[in-house]
Amino acid sequence: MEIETRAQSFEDALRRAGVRITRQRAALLRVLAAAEDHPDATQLHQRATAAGAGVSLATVYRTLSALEAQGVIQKLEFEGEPARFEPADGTHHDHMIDVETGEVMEFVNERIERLQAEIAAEMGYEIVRHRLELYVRRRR
Amino acid sequence: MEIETRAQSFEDALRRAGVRITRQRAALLRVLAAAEDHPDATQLHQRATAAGAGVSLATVYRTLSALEAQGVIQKLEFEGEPARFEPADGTHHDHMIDVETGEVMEFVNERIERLQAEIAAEMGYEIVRHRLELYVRRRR
DNA sequence: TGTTATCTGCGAATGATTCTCAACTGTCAA
DNA sequence: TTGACAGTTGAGAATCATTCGCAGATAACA
Repeated sequence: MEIETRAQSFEDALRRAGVRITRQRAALLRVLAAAEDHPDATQLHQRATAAGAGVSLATVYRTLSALEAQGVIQKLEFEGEPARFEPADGTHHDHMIDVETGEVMEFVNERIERLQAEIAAEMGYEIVRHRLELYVRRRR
Repeated sequence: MEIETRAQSFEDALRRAGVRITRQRAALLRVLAAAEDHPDATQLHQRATAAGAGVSLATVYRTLSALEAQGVIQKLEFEGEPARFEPADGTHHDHMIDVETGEVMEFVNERIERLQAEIAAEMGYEIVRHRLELYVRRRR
C-alpha cells in the first residue's frame, strides 16, 4: 500500500471517530505511514520537521495518544528506551530485539497465542492485551 | 524458607561478588526477603524506614541495581507504572496482571518457553532474556 | 586499629512525558 | 460563505521515576 493511501486511511479512521484533522496531524500521519521502522516521539518530531511541517513535540505526543486510542498505531515500550510507535496494520505480532544492534524484528506464532489464552482461561481470566518480547543475540 | 535464611543467602551472594554489606543494604535485603508481593522502589523505601532503618531513596535505587546486577533480584517493568522488584528464587516465571485490580500473578509454561526458543533459533538468534506479560480481566 | 576503596545522603540533574493556558482553527450549521 | 465554538496548538512549566555529583562516612582487610 502506498504511503498516501495508508495515510488517507488513517485520516478516515480518525474522522470517523470525530477527531479533527489539523495540519499537524495530517503531517504526522504521513510520517507514520511512511515509517518502516519503529520510531520514537523525538524521531517522529524530527521527521515531521524535516518534511517542512511545523509541529511541536507536545503535539507529537498528544497526537500519538489520540492515534493509539483509536487503534491506528501501537505503542511499544522496550526495556530502557523511550516508547516507540508503529502503524497498526491489523495483524497482531510480537517483537524480537537484537540486544547488540538494537534491530527490532516482528514475528507471529499462533501456538503461543493459543497457549497464552489457555493459561489465562485456566486461572479464570481472559486476556485484554499482552506483551511478548524476545531480547536476542545472533548465533555465531 | 524463613526470611532470615533467605536474607542471609542474599548477603552471601553479594559478599561473594565483593559487594560490601552495609547497614542499609542489610536492611533492604531483609525487606526484600520478606516481600511476598512485587514492591517498587518507593514501597521498599517505606518498608525499610518503617522497620527503623534509615535508608535514603537514592541508596534504595543504588542497592537495587547492585542486587539486580548480581542476579539476586529481578526488575519488572509493567506498563504505566514504576519498576517493581522481586527476589529471584531461581525458577523463571512470567507474569499476569489483572488490569482491574492491579494484582500480579505468576505462571510458568514450558511449552511457551520452548516455542520462543524455536522461533529465535529459526531466525538465527538465541534468546538472552525475554518478557511475557498477560494483561487480563477476570471472567464473569 | 589504620587505611582506603566503597558507600551514603543530600540535593541537583536528567529524560521522557504530561499539563496549563492563552491564542488559533477545523467543522458544522445557517 | 460565514460565524460560533469546541477542539487543538505551542511554549514553557510541571511531573515522575530514576540517576548523578560530591563531601563526609564506614565496611573490610591488612
